[in-house]
Amino acid sequence: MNGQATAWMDYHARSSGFGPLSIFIRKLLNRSMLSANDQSAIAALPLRIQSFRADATILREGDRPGLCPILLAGFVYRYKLSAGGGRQIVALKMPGDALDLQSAFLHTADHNIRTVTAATIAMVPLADVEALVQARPAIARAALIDILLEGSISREWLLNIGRRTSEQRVAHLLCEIFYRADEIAGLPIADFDIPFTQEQLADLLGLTPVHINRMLKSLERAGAVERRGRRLFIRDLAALETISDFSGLYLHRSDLADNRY
Amino acid sequence: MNGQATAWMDYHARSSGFGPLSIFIRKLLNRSMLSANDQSAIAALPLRIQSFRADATILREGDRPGLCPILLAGFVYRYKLSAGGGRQIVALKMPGDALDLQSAFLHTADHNIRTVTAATIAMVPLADVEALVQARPAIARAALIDILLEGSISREWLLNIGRRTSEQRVAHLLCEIFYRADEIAGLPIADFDIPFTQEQLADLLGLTPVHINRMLKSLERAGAVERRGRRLFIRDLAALETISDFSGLYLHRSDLADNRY
DNA sequence: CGGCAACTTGACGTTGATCAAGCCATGTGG
DNA sequence: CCACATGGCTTGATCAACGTCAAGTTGCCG
Repeated sequence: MNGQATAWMDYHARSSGFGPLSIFIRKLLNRSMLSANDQSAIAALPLRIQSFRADATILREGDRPGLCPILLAGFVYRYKLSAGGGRQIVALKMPGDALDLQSAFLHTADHNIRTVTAATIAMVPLADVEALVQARPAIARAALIDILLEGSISREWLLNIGRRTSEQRVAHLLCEIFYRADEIAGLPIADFDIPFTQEQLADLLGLTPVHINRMLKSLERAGAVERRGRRLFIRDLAALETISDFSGLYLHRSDLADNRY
Repeated sequence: MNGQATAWMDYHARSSGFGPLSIFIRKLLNRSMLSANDQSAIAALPLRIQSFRADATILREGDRPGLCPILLAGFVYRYKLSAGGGRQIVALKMPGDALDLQSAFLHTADHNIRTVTAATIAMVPLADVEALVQARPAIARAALIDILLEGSISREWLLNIGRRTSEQRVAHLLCEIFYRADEIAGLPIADFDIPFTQEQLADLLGLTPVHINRMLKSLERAGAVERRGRRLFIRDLAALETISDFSGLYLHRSDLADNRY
């Protein structure tokens, strides 16, 4: 397990101002306008901070949760299992993401959520979240944008898994991870350490660990990535983008501007 | 092209009561409570009815649409292209579905939308949709549930494409298509004609047309499916479910009850 | 009846899975 | 600080699943 939190992952935990949920608020502000009052209202949500170890289960398929977990630090993923025991990771969540905005509306969880690394999570009662979004349309809008963005990423993953070669898939995923992490942490790319084991990369991409290993080797030969010890770094982002046919459109980064104007 | 509309697809066009958007309202009612006033408000939306031929483009990646299309009859899909020209269908939409609830919030379309069959679509100005959901929280909630459900289906597709064998994939897709169509049409399964060419099935599943052909033959040998002429019918749904490890949980059909109670 | 698109089938090639063995990094307890 | 245990990484050999190419055939509509 690669579960130790590397430096960049805690980057944002430092810069606060609205208490533990600061990072969540900042993430929403990336794509939505929120008034000072809206921000305070979020910060005032009742919550319980909970720590998880690496490889811990947060939500199980079939659960009917009463709490809305918000990820403050660490990495977490959604996954599903097939009958044969195959595991597919269907979404990746980073610090600042709400992990289950869905259960207020679709009551039964349709997937599992698990930690990659050690993680800190704020648990907010669903009822309070519901009251908040009812009282404050701007927050409801921001949450919806978050949901829509996750949908867009799912679609890109379908293209990635369905139609790209394994080397392209790996390269594409690395690009996405970098750009998404960059949005919250803005760390120099040379220090950016991809926090996944090869087995997890395999589950993210619908491949086998063995094959991931070979593709990483191939990407390293191409000078696109570098492996030091057990760690994986991006060495040439442009090369990764070329290899994988990456276009950042699906991350809707331009909507930052749009929603603020 | 298999683009002719078969009998069952127009099934619901008949039973109206709220004008052209009746089918949309009925679909929302499947998983949400809407008052008589809410329903009338939807029915009163200004709209332009537009007809499309099979294989027509409705929305292109990069567009910034000002209209919200609602599918009244026919089939439509979302798709993305990879650099190599590979096409991946990332979602399938059936009569009664809103095709683009997203553009009010993420302004640039991140995928294309195209008709499978001839289709009838109601075009509603985005501004009117926005005003409606702002004025009527119950409608906003119903739309959100629709968006979340599409997300759940995407996740199941990721599992399907990433971790199941090609025969399972085909069987799984056929199950999903049947259950979703059943929700709007409720036609006897023996008459239920799957409205896709083998090439389209291939794009839906990240496979090649040739391989789809072989898998259909295999499913036919197993008695799960029947082909008459160029048409495809489900003969043994239970067999398809067994083969594909299908569980309907992700379609959240139980939330019908939950949201009405 | 002619033309076209969709379907079918076979031969062959490639990608990525599977199986298996060994290696290396990291953390732990003596 | 070293010995060892453990989990993750690496590598090779083999194989099955699926893709590719190509040449028909069939159903369908004008």
